[in-house]
Parts: sequence; C-alpha cells; structure tokens
Amino acid sequence: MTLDERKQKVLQAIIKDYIATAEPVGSRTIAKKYDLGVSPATIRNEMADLEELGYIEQPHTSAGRIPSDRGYRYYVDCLMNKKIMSRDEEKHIIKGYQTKVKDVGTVLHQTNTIISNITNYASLLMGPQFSKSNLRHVQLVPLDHNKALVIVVTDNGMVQTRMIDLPQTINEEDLQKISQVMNAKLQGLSLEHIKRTLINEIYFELSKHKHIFDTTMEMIQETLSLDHEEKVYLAGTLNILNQPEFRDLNRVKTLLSLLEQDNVLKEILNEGSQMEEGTHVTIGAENKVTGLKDCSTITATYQINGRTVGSVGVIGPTRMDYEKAVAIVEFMTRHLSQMMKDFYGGS
Amino acid sequence: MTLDERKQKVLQAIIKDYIATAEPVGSRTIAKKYDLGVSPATIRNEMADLEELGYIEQPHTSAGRIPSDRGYRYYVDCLMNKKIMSRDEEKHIIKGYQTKVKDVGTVLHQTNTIISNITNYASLLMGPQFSKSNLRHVQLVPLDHNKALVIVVTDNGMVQTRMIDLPQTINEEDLQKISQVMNAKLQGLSLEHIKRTLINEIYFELSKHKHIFDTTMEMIQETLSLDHEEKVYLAGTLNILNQPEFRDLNRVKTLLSLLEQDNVLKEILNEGSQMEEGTHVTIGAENKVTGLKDCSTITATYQINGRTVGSVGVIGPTRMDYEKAVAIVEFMTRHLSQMMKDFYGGS
DNA sequence: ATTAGCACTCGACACTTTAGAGTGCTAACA
DNA sequence: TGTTAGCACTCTAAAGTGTCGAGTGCTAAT
Repeated sequence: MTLDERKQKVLQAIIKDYIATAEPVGSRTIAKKYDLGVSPATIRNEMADLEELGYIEQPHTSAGRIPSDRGYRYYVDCLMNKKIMSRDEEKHIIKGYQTKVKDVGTVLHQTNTIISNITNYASLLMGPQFSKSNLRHVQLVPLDHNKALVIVVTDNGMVQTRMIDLPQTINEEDLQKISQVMNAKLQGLSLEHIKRTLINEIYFELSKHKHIFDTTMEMIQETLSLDHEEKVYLAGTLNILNQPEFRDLNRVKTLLSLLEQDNVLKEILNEGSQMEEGTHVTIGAENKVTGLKDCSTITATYQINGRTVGSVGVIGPTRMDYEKAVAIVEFMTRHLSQMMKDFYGGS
Repeated sequence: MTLDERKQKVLQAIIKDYIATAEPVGSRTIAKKYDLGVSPATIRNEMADLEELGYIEQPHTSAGRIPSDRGYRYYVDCLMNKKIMSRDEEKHIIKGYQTKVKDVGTVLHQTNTIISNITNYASLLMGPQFSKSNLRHVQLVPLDHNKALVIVVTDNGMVQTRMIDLPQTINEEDLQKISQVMNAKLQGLSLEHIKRTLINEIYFELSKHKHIFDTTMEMIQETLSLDHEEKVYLAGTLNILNQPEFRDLNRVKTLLSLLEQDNVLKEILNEGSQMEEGTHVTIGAENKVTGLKDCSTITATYQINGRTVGSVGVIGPTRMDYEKAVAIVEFMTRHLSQMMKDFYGGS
C-alpha cells in the first residue's frame, strides 16, 4: 500500500503536529505550519482520502484529524527519518551515569533510569537470565557445623548465594570434595542444563559417599534450579502522568497496575523482540496485552560479546515521539552492550 | 485538653462517619445514624464548639464538618478503642503467605504486600540493616588467577558478595590466610565497627606481607563499607488511587513521586518510630515530609530475637481507618518478628 | 439546657447559550 | 482535470444561568 507523495506529506504533517501538540489537527493548521504549497481546501480533500484509507480518523465532526494505528505504522515504516544522535547529545546522556559504577545491577538500573528520563516515557529493562548463563564457579562455604553457603558464580558475573543446612555427618573436607567435583564436572555448562542433569552428572563420582551427600546434593540441586528469574527494571512510570492522554484517572490506574506486574513487563519485552537483534516498534492495538491497546512500545536487545542477553523497552502513548524514542533506545542498547563488554573484559 | 463526654461522642461520630463516607458530615446525619439521644440542633451547638476548639472544620459554609488533624489526633489518642483481631482474621491473613518461603527477602516482600492488600493503603517495610548486623563469616573465594569473590555473611543471615581484582603476586594460600585472619579478628563485630577499623585491626597481623596485601585489603575494606543500605520494600501504592481524596491527578503525581524516592521512604519510617518499639501514628501536618501533609502514617518496628532490626509503615490519607490500620500493623509486626525468629532458629 | 423553626449561604448540577474550529460541498477558475 | 474560495453546517468546549438541597447559625419557646 503506497501513497502518492502529497498524501505522504500530509500524513507526515498530521502525525508530526499531533505528536507535538496532542490536539486533533485541521487542514488549516497544516496549510499554515507546513509548507505544502496548496490551500487548506486541497488538503481537506487529501485528508478525506486518507481517512477513507484508514490512516487517520476524526474524533468528532467538528474536530481535526488524528492518526490511527495504521497511520502511525505507515509513519514508522516509511515516513520517519531515523535520527542519529550528535556527539554532544551522546556525551550529555553518558554524563547521566554516576561515575562510580559498582556492579552490573547498578549499571542496568541506571541505564533504565536514564532512558526513562530522556525519553520522558516509562522504561523497562530486562537483565541477563541467570539460567541461560554458564557456570563459572560453585563453592560450598562452611559457616558452622550445620550450616553452609552455596555460592554460584556465572560467566557473566552474576552471583547467587543460598544458605543450606548440613547433615551432622558431613565434614569440611567432604564439602571441599563436593565443590571440587562439581567444578570439575560442571564448569562451563549452562545452568539450565545443569538444572536438569546435576544428579546424573556427579552421581558416579560421589556414589561411594552417596548416603552422606544425598541430602546435601539435593539442597544444592535446588539452589541451582531456583527460579532466579531474570530481573526486570522499571523506571519513569510517572512520566505517563505528563501525557495528556492520561488525564483520566482510570486509565492511569489500569496502566500503572499493569506495569506493577512483572510478568506483563516480560511479555511486553518479549513480544516485540524475541531476543533477536534490532529495534521493534509495536503500535497501539498491535499490542497483545489488553490495556495497552492505546500505548506503543519500542523494544531492542543488548548483547554481551555478541550474545543477546537482555532487552530494553520504552512504553508511551500511541502518540509517541517515535523518531526520538527509537534513536534513544538504539543508542542506549548500543552503549549498554559496550559497557557490559567493558565490564566482563573479553572473557 | 479534655472534652466533656457528649463532645467526645459527637467528635467520634463525625470522625467515624467521615472515615466511612469521605463526605463532610452534618448535624442531621449524626442525629440520625448515631444514637446520641439529642436533636440535630444540640449537636450543631456542640459542633460549633468543637470547631472553635479546632477539632473539626468546615470546608465551606453550607457543608458539614470534617475532622482536622487535631481532631484525628484526639481520636487516635483518646477515643479509638484498639481492636484486636480474631483468630479467624489472623488465620485468614496468614493464609496470604505463599507457603514455600525461600529467603528473608521473600518473607519481607510478602509481608509488605499483604499489609498493603488488607489495609488498602500503601505499605512500606524496611529490611534489616546490613551495617548494623554483626559479622558471622567472611571469605575470599578465588575464581581464577586474577579474580576473587568476597563473601560477607552476617549473623542475621544476610549475604553480600562482590567480585574483586587480585594483584598478580597473590596466591591462593594468601587468600586463605587473609580469610582466616579476618574471621579470627572480626567475627562477631558489627559491620559498622568493622568499616571504621578494618585496616587497623589486622594491619599488624598481616604487616609482614603488607606490600602484597595492600590493594587487596583495600578492596575488601571497600566491600565491607559499601553502602549496602537497608532495602525498603514498597507495595500497594496504587491503593491510594481508590481514595476519593486522590481524585486529583496532581496530588497523585506528587505523592507517587515521593514514594518513588527511597530516602523519603526511609525518612517516613524513621520519623515515627526511631527504632523504638511500639506503634506510632503520624497525622497530616505532623508529617515532616512536605507533600505528605495530608497523609497519615502508621509505623512500627519488628524484632529478631528481641533486637529491633527493621520497621513497617502504612501510608494513607489523613482520613484513614486508624483502628483497622493500627490493628493490622501491630499484628503483622508481631507475626513478622515471629517468622524471623523461626528463620534464624535461636542462634 | 434543649429544641423547633426559620432565614440564609453556598456548592452541585442541569440546562442554555455562544464562540470558534473544522468540515464537506459546490461552483468558479487555470 | 486538479485546485481553490466561499459558505452552510456540525459539533464541542466554555461560559453563563437557574434551581435544588444540604447544612448552618440564630432566635425564641419550652
């Protein structure tokens, strides 16, 4: 479906103006503000056509037109010229990071906050998945005669700990032994894989002491398989209160309630970019989550050393500044990937 | 300042009715609904007195009266009869906990959510402070030749980890040695104390190897002193959207913005109960946080084996159901203390 | 001291009016 | 044939108007 050049220009003008003003835009406004070289009357005709084609719609008879989902889609796909950020802008954004960055969690958190700040929309960010990482090191640290700490370190720097009870019969050497065997057997394997096979993998090695280790092994197994679900960061939810389309309390409530639910956030992030690279824009009713039918989302993924490990998203009203938001999301994911790389060196 | 019995009854009636209906209450209503045995006219006179004394106020001439902060204060201090929960209610609340409780964090989180659900206000909960706990165990776990993990375990079961870079010159035995010395010297001391004195405490012990350990020790020092600030849980913020006093978007925005700031939450929790036991009610303008002048907070602390380690709070409009909220907060802190005790056994 | 009665105040709400923005259609024009 | 000016028409938002009713304070009677 392609539009002749003037229709495109009119559509573009409508969308740009509506994004900027949030007011239905009339033929007169376009003729005045956007130099198309034709009179309002002509534009009116074009608009009637565009409406018939479904790209724009009229809230009521005596109002101007507003873009429909379809209109936005056309805009995003064909009309929008991708902005690239100037060095200055990039510098300014990067300055938003607090210099002393301590750990991955902080980096992700800050990145997310920055995105929400500069876009002025709500922003979400999904951290690396524990279970998809590979085991780097596992160790049992005895605390006293009946308690020990299981420590699991992944190759991308995540650490999980858990306290376990020990049977009376086990001693420090045994723990040392278990740690050794597990590291020897399991290092480098994905946690997802380990989850399924832990017992089998080391059953043999430890079988002679099986009666002692049994419960301990079970505990460790459990620790490894605990749903250390990927964490989802959320920031800037209140930005939506600045949007005129959310002047209605009920809408606000619906949306904020949705954003409180982790599984919804994950759905949003997964919907667009199924962990494939590239930026994905979901507009209005394209959204699968009910209650988000008048919102748009922009999602993209970030990588650690080329491997996609998480994703980033922005949620705003359908009347979103797509140009700006896309540019920001793309820059930030690029930058985040870079930071992650720096973090983990090259290993 | 004491009121005669009838004034008390009138004030009580006004407050109860206003809490229930959120409408200014008139003399007629009181005469009808609350059986004081006198006519509206008499009540009007009493109300005029109460207004002069500052316990109630009139939004505008032709409206009923609403309680002032002072009125609520009097109610909370003198008029309110403390509810105690029935066994049934308690059982019902406890059922809200998901049975499989894995760790302290989850317990706190769930507790907080439950509080917000049953009060229908926003609820906050401050976890145990890392820096006020005592060191139980510290250990360096070598990951590879130039990275190690510092693990700090406190007596109340909190674990913090951090990855550090190692100088080339250090070997596994050295790490072992450091761990040993640190445990010997520091176990049982408060982290706050350790923060200030780590270097001094073990300087001597390790001084012969000082040149090797220097940077490592610095890293460890830093890990221990890292602001592992107490975590603040927040739940049910959207409950305030149900309150008729928050039908105004700006108010909602102001309040929600406040609640997004961790330091504000901490201030709220610390303001009332300076870690002393007992329930504390802060009403309206008594609140130090600007922007919370039309809210009330109820705070209380919880204990682990008798030692106060954290606090719980509820935030709602001044027109809060104090009776119910206080009862819930008191029960929940008691219950939480119990759970914490179970968690850490008796040690 | 209490109460009934009454005049008065004021916000809530429904209704009307008005202004203005924007449209679609038609007829004239290049 | 595409473009344009002109015009009647539609519809909303905002401002103005009138009425209703809740609630009060005061006064005089009990």
